[in-house]
Amino acid sequence: MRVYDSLTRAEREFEPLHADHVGMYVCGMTVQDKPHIGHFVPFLTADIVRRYLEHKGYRVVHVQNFTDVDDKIIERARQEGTTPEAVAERNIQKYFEAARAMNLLPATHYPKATEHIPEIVALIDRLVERGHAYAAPNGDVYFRVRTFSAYGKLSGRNVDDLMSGARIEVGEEKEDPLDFALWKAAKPGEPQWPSPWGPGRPGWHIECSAMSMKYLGETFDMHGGGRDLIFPHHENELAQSEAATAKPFVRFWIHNGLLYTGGEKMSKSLGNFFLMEDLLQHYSAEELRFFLLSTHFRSQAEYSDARLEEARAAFQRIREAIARLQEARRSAGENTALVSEAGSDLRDTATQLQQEFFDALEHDFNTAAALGKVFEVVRHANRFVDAAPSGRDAAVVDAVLESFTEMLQLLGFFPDGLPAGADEVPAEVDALARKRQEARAARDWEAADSLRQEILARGWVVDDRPDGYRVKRK
RNA sequence: GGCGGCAUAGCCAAGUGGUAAGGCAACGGUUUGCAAAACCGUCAUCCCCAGUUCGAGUCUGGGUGCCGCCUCCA
Repeated sequence: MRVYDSLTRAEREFEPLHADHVGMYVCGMTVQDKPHIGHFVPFLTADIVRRYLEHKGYRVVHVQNFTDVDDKIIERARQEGTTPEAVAERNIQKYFEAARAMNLLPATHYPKATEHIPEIVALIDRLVERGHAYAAPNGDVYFRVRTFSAYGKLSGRNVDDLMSGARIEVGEEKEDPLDFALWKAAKPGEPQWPSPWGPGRPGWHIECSAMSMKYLGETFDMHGGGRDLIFPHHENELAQSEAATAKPFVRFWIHNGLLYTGGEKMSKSLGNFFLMEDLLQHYSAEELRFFLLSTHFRSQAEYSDARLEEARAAFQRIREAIARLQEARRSAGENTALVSEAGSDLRDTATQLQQEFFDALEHDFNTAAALGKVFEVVRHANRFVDAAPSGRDAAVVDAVLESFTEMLQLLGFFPDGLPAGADEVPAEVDALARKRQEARAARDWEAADSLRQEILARGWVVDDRPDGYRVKRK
């Protein structure tokens, strides 16, 4: 299994640190607001990594945090006249609603910053003891960047270049402009916790170090998040972690490309984001998942309605192929022994393509390539169904359906199994369809067409077929 | 200015030095009372220049054009 690591800027063979499990930490949301689709790129990436690792037999300890105290949450609470806790809790619930809808596997742990203050304080204390951090007179504690000689190795910067952009905010008492806050002294009316340096709250970066090390150990396998977190967040996280432990922090840094829209990065500050709860009104979780997986996670993808419509059309092709196979299966009966030449060809091709599907995921979780293989199976299956519509090759059809199930479920589609071929048609609609069929038999096209309109008005579509008709959901 | 990324058909997009996956659209066909849907088929030599190599979309150097990070951001 080959995995690209942002730190070394190369891919290499993945071997877990521990024989019995893989440790994976994903930077979660700062819960100042509801989740948008951009947030779900790293979460979905982690979901795929998780599923693939489990498919390979690994146990994954999957940690995804919530940053539930920071300037923006405090500000939001102030505007709304509520508490930061209430803002955070509300948005955490929104996250879980969207995550469930999207069929994301639940993480092993969802640590919150506010519930890990002792661990955070202990880690800061360790840094102070080692001389990597210092308390300023105002009660802030800063990381002394120049004591960590490897600073900049993740984002590819050197401290001297950074100097030009670095600045000291009003009220900060840093020794060096590059230093960053580990602990922020309490301000009136803000959430605060006691510490050896006085009351205050954690800085942004330190929580991820404290919490990841708590649940995964001082060195762990994979750390994920958006590319935009590389600097300063992950650079700082790495620095303070390795400064504290003198051990390598993360073995594989997995950064996803950002989602764009209208040619611009989708972001909170630009206000051009699409909320998950809104998108889920218009598109199915499957369609959204398909859209996100049809681009490699490290590339930047462009979100637009047109892209989503394409995803819908493409995914529909897969659903249709499955439905056709299911129909073929029903007509094939129980004669599983008979296998035609076309059937055995299909079976061989499907087996081969499924192997190529796994190979694609084996190579840096290439879901886009993997989906390409699914479509190749679709085409071969369709050809087969076209060529042999009579009841034959039940065993082959079963095998291909099983193959679709394995591939699609590994990508997180159809958690409850493949969709049943035929929808439950309401008696009323069924009666209309029957009447229409009678009208057609009587060559009364006008009546047939108006009945079709009535059925359509009830949300169903009739397809005429050589052997009759089929009613399906619009 | 510093650091990094990207450039593949009308659009999206994969590509691990060995002769360009897949999807959408379009077009042709099958099917149909008409239609829709569906299915099948057709559809590129990879931004430019030079180099390395038996062989380059893939590697190297030089251009050009986009984009990101350097401030909160998934």
